[in-house]
Amino acid sequence: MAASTLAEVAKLAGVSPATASRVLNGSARTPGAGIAERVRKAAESLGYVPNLQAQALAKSSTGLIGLIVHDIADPYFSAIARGVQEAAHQKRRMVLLATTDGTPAGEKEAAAAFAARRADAIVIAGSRSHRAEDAAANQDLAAELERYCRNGGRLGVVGQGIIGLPEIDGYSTLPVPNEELARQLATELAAGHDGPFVIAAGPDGLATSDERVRGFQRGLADAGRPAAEVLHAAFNRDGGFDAGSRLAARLRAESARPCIFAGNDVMAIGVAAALRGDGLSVPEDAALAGFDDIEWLRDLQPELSTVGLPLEDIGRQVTLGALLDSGADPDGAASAGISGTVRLRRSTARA
Amino acid sequence: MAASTLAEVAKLAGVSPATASRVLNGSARTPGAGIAERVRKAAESLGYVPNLQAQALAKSSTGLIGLIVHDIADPYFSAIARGVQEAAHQKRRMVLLATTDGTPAGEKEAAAAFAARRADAIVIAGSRSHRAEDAAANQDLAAELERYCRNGGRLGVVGQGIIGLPEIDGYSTLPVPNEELARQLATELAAGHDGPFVIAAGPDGLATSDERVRGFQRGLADAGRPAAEVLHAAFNRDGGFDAGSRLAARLRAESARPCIFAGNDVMAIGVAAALRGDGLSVPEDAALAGFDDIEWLRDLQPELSTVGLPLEDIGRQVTLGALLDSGADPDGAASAGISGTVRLRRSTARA
DNA sequence: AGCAAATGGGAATGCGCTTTCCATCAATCC
DNA sequence: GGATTGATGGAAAGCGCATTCCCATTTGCT
Repeated sequence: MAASTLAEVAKLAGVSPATASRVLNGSARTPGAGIAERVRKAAESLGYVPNLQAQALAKSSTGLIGLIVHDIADPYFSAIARGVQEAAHQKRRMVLLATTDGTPAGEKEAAAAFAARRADAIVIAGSRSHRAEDAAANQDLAAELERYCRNGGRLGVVGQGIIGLPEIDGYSTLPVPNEELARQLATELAAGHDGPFVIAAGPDGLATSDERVRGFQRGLADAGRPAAEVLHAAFNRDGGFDAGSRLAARLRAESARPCIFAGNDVMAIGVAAALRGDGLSVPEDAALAGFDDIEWLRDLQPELSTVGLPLEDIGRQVTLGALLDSGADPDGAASAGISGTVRLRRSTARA
Repeated sequence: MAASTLAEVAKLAGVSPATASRVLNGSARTPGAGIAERVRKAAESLGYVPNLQAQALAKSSTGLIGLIVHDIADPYFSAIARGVQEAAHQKRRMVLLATTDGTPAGEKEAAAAFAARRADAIVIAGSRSHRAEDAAANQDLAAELERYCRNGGRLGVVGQGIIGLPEIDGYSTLPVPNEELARQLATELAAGHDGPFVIAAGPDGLATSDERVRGFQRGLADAGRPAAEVLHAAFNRDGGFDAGSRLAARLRAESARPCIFAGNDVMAIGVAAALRGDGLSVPEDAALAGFDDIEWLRDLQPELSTVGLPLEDIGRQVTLGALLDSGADPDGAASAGISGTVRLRRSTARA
């Protein structure tokens, strides 16, 4: 009942396994037309399906790309995943998925699993964490990845590099200018908003969030504005809701109309929901901006001011970059780096 | 530079590969404590990472689950993917991802790739297509999957069964009561809406869409209402926008306030955007309902009336179901089947 | 015609691991 | 005390395939 093998096909066609292999899978040498036809026919009649596992073992290249994300249902990650998938398909590879809930320990586990499967490349899309409690796991992760790269694996990371991982062959990072973009956002917002600024950020130590906060504060400083108060919460919708709730209570007490910068779009959604739940509305009672410009959130009302990031492209580029022949430095292709765009919409319109 | 092998570990530990295998990978037989310790130490010092490909080849079980979706960035699919991923993790498997853009041809290709990799199970989440132009591809798909199952593969499908695939060992379907839920939705909407109904559906022949349309119409009929006009468009946000645009033109001409049922939530988003672009608003100028209750869209304004589907659970159950030991019928676990809930919100409030 | 060079196919080896099947040795029994 | 278990480690045979040699033909040339 098991699938038929190359050997069976060869026998049926009356040739050697070597020949069968040569005709069925693209080899440098192509057997004669007559033989090829016989083999193909035999394969067809047996319903032969080549065993890629065995192929991989024989030629030590699996055609697998491991993708590590925090949560595949988060639109930020699923957009990147789409890009990765596209690039993988283009390069005739399959993508292997792992989710980590954002813990370095989970990333380490996933990396180990990918290494064990001898994935040709690993792509990591989640944010780094500088939190003290993650230090040990970060070290494990770095060690695991270093070994992976030393063994010939290729690694592409979105945004910041892996903490503690030295520059090593096969390891590449796709920088995302979070800080600079957040600075630009702050600059533009400062020009149109007189009140105070508040930041609904992710956990302290989450690199992506930290970068955005830092950039935003710098933008405010450049504009001669006082630093924004920073509220820390989970880096997702619920975290935003949480921060929004805390904020709402104060908003009704204070008179100033603040401008809230949420660390990412889904947090912004949460903030908006919390405010609305408290009878406050955007942009009347508070201006609100996010980050990422998530596709599904563009139809939200009021339209969310945010920073557009080419997420799909990020996924594509980091994958292609990782797959690049180890040879020359990655100045090939249109790897002009990632850039984003500040998009001011109604959620930060003047009251 | 290549990764070290079991044989190397064995040699370093001064034991046979067999023994090394037994201690490093869970075997029925466990070597003595002293030996085990030596082997473990050797593995550690060599940075040994077992080659799962080779393992898979040797014991003919890959620990892989293939997941086929239309588009991983679509929140409907990414929610299901999360469930699949969870179940896979729980069962110590990894998930292999493939996207198809909704064509049976793409699904066939993906299924073939998974079969070639000898995935333990394949999970298909996309909708079937009954379109005439897809008939040939459907047949190919069914043939591919039938062969896969015959060779011992396991297959789980969300919603409708694969067209042309006979009941066969290893093949299971997780029914989703689209029709019944759509009927309920229509019933409830009919009770609160006096005007005409319009359906913004997916392409004619797309099973999921067809089921929902059919159920909705039946609900209307049961309530003694005339059948709704059906507008066909792509089964995504842009399709909704398209349908919405066509509708908007007429709305301003006609006087009646219609209730629009979009085939899924993202289509509903598109419809809403189109209407808004034409200066029409929901629910004042038209009531609007969707289907799926996508998590990210719950914070939309006005809140969308829809049918809640436990997407993550669907992913989990179909995966677990597919993985089930071929033995007894799946009456184990809490596989009580999938059910949904009609959730009326402000988008269909009385004008 | 005679030889070198290409060409086309097969035998054999190995990829890294699991898993019988043996051989060994100590513990146990009558 | 010798025979019988039972446990334990090793040898070897695959798992399904790619690939390197190697040999027998052809082909091309002088």
